[in-house]
Amino acid sequence: MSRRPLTIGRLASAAGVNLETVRYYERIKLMPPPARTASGHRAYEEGHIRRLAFIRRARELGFSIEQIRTLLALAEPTRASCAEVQEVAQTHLDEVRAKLADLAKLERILAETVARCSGDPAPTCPVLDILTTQKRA
Amino acid sequence: MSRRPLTIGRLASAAGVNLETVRYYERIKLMPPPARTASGHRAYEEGHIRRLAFIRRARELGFSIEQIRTLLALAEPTRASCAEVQEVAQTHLDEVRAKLADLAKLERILAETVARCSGDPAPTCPVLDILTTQKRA
DNA sequence: CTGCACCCCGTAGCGGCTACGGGTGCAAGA
DNA sequence: TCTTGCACCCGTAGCCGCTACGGGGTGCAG
Repeated sequence: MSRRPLTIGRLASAAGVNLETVRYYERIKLMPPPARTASGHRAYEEGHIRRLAFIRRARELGFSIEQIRTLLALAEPTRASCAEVQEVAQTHLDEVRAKLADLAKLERILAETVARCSGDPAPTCPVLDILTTQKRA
Repeated sequence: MSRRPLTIGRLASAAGVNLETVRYYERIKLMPPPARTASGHRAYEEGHIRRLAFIRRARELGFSIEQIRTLLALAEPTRASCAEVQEVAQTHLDEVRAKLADLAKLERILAETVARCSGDPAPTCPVLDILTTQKRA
């Protein structure tokens, strides 16, 4: 099948993940320990690529490591319960929406403040004003 | 003037900051080391409250510690250059907008995916599908 | 004078990596 | 055949911005 052994480096680039991150995932037991060659090098299988790629995509979507653990467990048996997966995803979505709202508020305040800047070397500065004055939010 | 000594605890609650955080700010030299009583307790002045409150508001607006160092330096002389302050704030605003865009994209993907969930204990799950399938973003 | 809140300090932990340093293995070119 | 140079091995420390912990000492009110 495979001409060349699936080393950690090849696994990492196949899944689009940093090599050190793969070793980190093994340490925290998110990736299972692979077989070893006689000289101690890690020897992976195809399945590891799929698992690592799953993890990477979940991270890109902002799921936490612990959430990914749950998702991986739920994905494992073929008869996974969509409802449980949905719950994890919904929880994460709620968190994302909360952060989004916070960040949008921030953006508005910053944008308004910066927009008031004259650019002059003036003694009064809207940015410093907002930081110096009692908050009103 | 002040009836009671301005201890770290009173400073912290006056500025709305955790007490441990104040000691942390002192360690990283964001707050200057205050005078000490004979028994070694920290004795602050009014100015410390203003500085700490400035820091807290800047943190609430998402400025990094290093950015705050810069802002504090620029705020110090009365003849601060608004242009330099504006630059720091604009940089931060750009970062906030980038994160906002990322998060909004995330929200959309998650929301669409979760919306497709039937809630049934079905074998196929849109959330797992998106994690298992090659990404398309 | 006792009890308790407050303060002192140093250190370790959080999440999710990333980097470093010092050593071995392995494949391919000269 | 030798050697070059990359890939791999491992443990540990660092990043950010705190927060928590543990084992003490201090100050004030009842």
